[in-house]
Amino acid sequence: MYRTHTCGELNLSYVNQAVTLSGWIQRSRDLGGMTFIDLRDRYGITQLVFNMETDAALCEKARKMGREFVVKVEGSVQERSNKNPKIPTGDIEIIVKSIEILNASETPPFTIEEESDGGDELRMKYRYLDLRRPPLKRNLELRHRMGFEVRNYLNSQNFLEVETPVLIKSTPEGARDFVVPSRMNQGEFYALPQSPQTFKQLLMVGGYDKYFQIVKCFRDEDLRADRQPEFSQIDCEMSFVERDDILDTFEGLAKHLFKQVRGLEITEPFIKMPYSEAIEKYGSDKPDLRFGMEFTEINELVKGKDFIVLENAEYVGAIVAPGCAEYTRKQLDELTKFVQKPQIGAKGLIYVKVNEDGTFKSSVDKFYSAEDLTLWAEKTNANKGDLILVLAGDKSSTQKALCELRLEMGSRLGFRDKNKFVPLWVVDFPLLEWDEDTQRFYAMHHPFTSPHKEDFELLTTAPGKVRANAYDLVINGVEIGGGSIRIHNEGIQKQMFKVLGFSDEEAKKQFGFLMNAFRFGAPPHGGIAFGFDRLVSLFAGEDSIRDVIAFPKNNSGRDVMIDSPATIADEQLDELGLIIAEKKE
RNA sequence: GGUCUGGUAGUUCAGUUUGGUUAGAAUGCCGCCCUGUCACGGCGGAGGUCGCGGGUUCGAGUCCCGUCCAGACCGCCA
Repeated sequence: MYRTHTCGELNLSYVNQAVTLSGWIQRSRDLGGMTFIDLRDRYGITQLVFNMETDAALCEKARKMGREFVVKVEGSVQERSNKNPKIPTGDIEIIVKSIEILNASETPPFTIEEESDGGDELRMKYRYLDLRRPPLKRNLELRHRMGFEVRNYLNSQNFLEVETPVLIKSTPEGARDFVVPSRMNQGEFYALPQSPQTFKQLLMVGGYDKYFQIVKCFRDEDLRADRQPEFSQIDCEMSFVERDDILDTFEGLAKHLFKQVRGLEITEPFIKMPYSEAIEKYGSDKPDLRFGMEFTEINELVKGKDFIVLENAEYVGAIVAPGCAEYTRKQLDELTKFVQKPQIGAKGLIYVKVNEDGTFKSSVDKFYSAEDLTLWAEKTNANKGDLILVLAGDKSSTQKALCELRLEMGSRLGFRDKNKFVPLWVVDFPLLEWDEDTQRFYAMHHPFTSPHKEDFELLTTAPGKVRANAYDLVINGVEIGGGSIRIHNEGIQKQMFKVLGFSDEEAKKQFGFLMNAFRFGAPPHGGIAFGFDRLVSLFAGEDSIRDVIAFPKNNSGRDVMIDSPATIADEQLDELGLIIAEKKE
């Protein structure tokens, strides 16, 4: 028998019991006359003690064992004379009678402790060692518990978990597909699903009115801290529902998770904010509402004063940084540099300090009098001691830049507390986006999203103005989930494809199976999908979803541990009928 | 596809701005000492293709060009 107990459970109530433990050697402390070893497993750490006086040979044997050796020990539990209050097993230790090496270990390339000395790349290469560390263990345990509670809640609401295929068909819209060549059908390819979208709609046609699945999805796009090529979604769909039925159901899921996993009781309903309002107030469709600092448009206050920059600007927007009037020249220069970064792209930053004595100090004193600036302060609700920050330019890019500046100030002022959660629904997204390059509309969500009922007419006359019956769940500025009421009417779906520039033939080829299904009594339906990795990383307080995935890929989509992707043998290529083109010089 | 940051002992970093003797620190590793440690402590030791290639120079970790790798972001992500 390898063990009678784990390394995390023994305490004073076990004193004098004979126990067998197995685990990894975390560290040993050789004091000359005696030796202590910390033995670690998934459950905790237990101290082993060896004494030269009692058994010199055994003590010498224990000293030869290095970090990460896997050992089995037999011994008895005794109360410590010096207790360690930092660990749950700190009151006891094991007087070891025998120790057996189950497997030796090379010296690990980094320390396997709460705070490792290893860098990201190294820890990725030896991910199995990194997984032994408490932070990753906690994250994977959290992920498990969240998946469990998702299933718990949805099961209680009568949802049925149904698996959908992974080898499916490529579609031209949206993200790039990962593609799998078919051996039996040479020259043809499967695609891995970007989401089970069409299948869950077919399940609705199949009569399974409440479906969910925690499912891997795949997108062949460039990676980010919050984007992996394969990721997990909580994918859901319901029949005979309107928008608010879905929002209520999944607001319930979110609240259930907050309560069960974080112990947070959220009683008030989530804010519902139209897309247009989110853009006007925060310059983003996923605003972080942990703090205010809403935008104020001050176009009409700045004109007619011969300040060309503002005179010619389509949009002049301001935010108020509370208590920042004391900012130094250096700090303001930093902020200016920040907004001028190419990724943000503002030309410059205008500031107005609202001093405690009621005077103003601004970067535009030449053009605006104290009376002018008083109006600015009134309009933006700036108080004494505050700092007004103003960006100007064309509307949409200025809003974007102001959004970045707002988030930066929020961080600097400590408003973005990882233990505070402010969820909201962003609703009424535009149905379509115009693309200048290809001169056509694209579905903002996907081509099966239903337009707002009252905007049906506009679909033929002004497609760009049509609002979608679509919604996102945003928590702390992170897009956690999104969904829509779907089109269940063949006519409207055809109209939609037409607006998107699909010919009848193309639509039939790509989505004929769905259109066919809709002819046989498709119920009204809609759904939502949550980014499970993002949700877990949000709950874990991690910045990257890599930290909540057991075996993630790096920035270039590589798994540096197994070294994938990799070339395949010529025989495999032959079987698949594939020839690799010579690389262009 | 683009922008930025980084690459120096096993590991994490300093040194690069201003080129110049033997490239440092911490930690890990090895050896010796130590009977109540728990980040044990003390003494000693080993350990370097300064990512790679080219260039400038009497001389390059340091300057220039190219390239590879990693990370963050923009584009992209219905």
